Amino acid sequence: MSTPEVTRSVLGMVLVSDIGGERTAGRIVEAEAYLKDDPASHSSRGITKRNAPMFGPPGLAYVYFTYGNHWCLNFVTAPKGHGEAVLIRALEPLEGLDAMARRRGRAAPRDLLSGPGKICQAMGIDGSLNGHPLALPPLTLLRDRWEPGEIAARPRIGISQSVDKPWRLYPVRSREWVSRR
DNA sequence: TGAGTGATTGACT
DNA sequence: GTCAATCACTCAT
Repeated sequence: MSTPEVTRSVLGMVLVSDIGGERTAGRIVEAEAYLKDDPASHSSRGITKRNAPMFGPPGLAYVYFTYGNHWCLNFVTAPKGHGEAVLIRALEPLEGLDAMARRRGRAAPRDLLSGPGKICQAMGIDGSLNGHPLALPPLTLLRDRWEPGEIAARPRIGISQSVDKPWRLYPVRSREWVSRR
């Protein structure tokens, strides 16, 4: 499965975090693909200490620190050595709303998980989970019967290279939970 | 060794 | 709409 296909397939999956004794969960409703030979991808200029998990194997979390303030969560998608991943941009909150609101310092459900930095803050995700296998606690991925329906493909957000590629995907029915509405 | 940029967010005008 | 927060990395001295 190609990375854009994986991006589509993670929409609707449930991300569960059990960090600091607090269980939080949300449904993935927005994701972006980052490929090898993609100038917008951290992997395009080779392996570094920060991006090493991005080069596989698939199923790992790639968690990086950006703008001096924020953590961002990715899922590694491609075989070892390729350097491809899916950036998780927004979730619909399902469980642990109170814990997420406390970590975020604001209560509005639509402001808990509607952005990559917000997800990590609300769910307690930081660099200690870089390279973590998503099959294991405290950060796991579940599939349930939810159907995404029609999926919108748009240019990715916050980049200056390859801005024409429509690799930001979200279910049309989940638009209220998506970042930068 | 140092300036510039960045897969962001929130406060402010 | 503007801008600061302030870290990892790239690229140019």
